[in-house]
Amino acid sequence: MKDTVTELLGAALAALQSEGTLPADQTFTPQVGNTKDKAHGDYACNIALVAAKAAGCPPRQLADALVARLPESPAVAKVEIAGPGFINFFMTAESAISIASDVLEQGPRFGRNTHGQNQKVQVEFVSANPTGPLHVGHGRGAAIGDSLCRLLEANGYDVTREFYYNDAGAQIDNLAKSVQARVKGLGPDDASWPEDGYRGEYINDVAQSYLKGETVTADDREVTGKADPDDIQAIREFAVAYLRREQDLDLKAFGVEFDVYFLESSLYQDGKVEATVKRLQENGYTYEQDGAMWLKTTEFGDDKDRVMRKKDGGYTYFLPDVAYHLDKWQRGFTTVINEQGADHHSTVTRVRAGLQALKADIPEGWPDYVLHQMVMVTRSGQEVKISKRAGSYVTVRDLIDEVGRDATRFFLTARRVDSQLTFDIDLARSQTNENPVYYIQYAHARICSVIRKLASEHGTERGLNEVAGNLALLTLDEEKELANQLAKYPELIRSAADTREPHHLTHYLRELAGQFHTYYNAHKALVDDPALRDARLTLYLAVRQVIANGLDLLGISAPDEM
RNA sequence: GCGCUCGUAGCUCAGCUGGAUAGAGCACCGGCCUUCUAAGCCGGUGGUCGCAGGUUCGAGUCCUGCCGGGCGCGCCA
Repeated sequence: MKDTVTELLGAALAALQSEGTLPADQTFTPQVGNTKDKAHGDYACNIALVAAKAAGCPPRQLADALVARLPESPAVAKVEIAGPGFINFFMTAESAISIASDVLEQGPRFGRNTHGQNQKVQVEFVSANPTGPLHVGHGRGAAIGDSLCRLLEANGYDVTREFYYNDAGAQIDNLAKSVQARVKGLGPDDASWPEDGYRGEYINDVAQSYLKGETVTADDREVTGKADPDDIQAIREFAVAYLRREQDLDLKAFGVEFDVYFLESSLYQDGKVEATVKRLQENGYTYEQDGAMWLKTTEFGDDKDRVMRKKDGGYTYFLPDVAYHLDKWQRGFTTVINEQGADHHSTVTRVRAGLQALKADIPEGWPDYVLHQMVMVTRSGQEVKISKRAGSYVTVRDLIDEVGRDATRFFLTARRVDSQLTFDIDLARSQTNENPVYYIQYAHARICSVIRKLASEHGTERGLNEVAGNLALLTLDEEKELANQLAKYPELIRSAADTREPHHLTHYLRELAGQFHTYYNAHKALVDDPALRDARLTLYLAVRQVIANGLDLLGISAPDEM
């Protein structure tokens, strides 16, 4: 519908250009927007304000000229010029409502497009180290990252979900020592407990499982507990596998699955770390100082140079990071999005600098980053910090157990990524109109209920994607507004993916559900006139389909009854 | 101190990349269930968009400087 308006305006602009009113050597692309106010029609365009200077006449005069040259269209009921020179389009109810049958014909595909042309995109997210259960911050990353992937898929991209984890660094040594201490019967408050050891109760679970000789499977690897308290290598491998399995169970319960698990250790095994060092040296961006090897990241916008090889000969995390990203590039991902917590934002400049120093024809500013801000959890107005499971933080599992997967995912996606998020457990748990998740799901369930009622009391079976009735009878304001809202969905899918802002989806669905509830309460669908009844149900079913499609992109269920 | 980021109604937040009179939800006040699910609907109260400048036809949105919150500033990840 909006495209129709854009085409009409394009034709009018071309006419003015050939007449000489507008310069022919410039291109004018009309921006057609949705109106906030019904008095301004259904769609509005500001092209007359933008192009007034080029035309050398006042905006309203240009608007007049444009309107006079708009081709006739059966979809347009009225065109008005308003304010400083806006052109407002009033569409016919009949043309607006036709979106309902489009929705039902396309079903689950409605809103999807092929814009991505099957281009490969990799999204790396969560990437928690296997040193403990996933916390709320990881949950936010999982919810945002996965919805982003679903959005990109809906736009025709070939998406790879990737999880990178550090199984090689100092933190893993620390994990192994902590588990070993537990294996030997020590607790966090004992004098010989490792310094900075992990104190959570889950460490003891790992230790007990190791002692019992249990077998855990993670990332296609099977590790059996050796029960030997002195074999630190065996403990390390077991602990990593155990915690990876726990994380995977949590992610699965959260509706998130990955295509690739990438191990930091594999970069060493495959010689990619050494190859990266060599390449950086050959390119002349390294130097020795204070017994360490540094990379001149300042040549690429960093505020100081960074150590890449420590005095003790080991590499800092930064170097395998660069090697890892080179590998991503070599795998053919021209678009890579890294979803991380904003507390890691200092790595952005560093990794990009390291990649530039490789001289591998990687574009500046590659890869993309989506950084989410911190999450605070509250209950009864008080901040919650302690979890039985992990000790010092609230876990994803705690939230799923307590508030459920749907509400957790919704709340963690509903805010802009760059604003801090307060997760209110009481609100997320509440089964009232305060809770937007249930509000949206309820709209879906209500529609399903009416369809069931149609069958049980009117004896008419209605397929969920069946277009029926006379849509021309749908002339109410509520019906036209619902249709307009449905028509916005495809462009929302496009823009939310382009800007990497999945939160728009939650707001859209809240609004759609609200409009539906209003309509539902004001006008019955199951009226005596079958032509009107079936037409209204066509609109109902279109709303149901879009809610289902939208919730699916958020990884949230669309229940038939509640 | 430096860097990134946020600041919009009492609370939690949107604001379509610069457009028309700044919007929702919750909370608060008042209405609606012999009628398709009241997990719902209708009406009302509520604002110096942190402050001060600047850019232009037009700024919550862009630029600069302050103020306040968060994060970062390791040979940790």
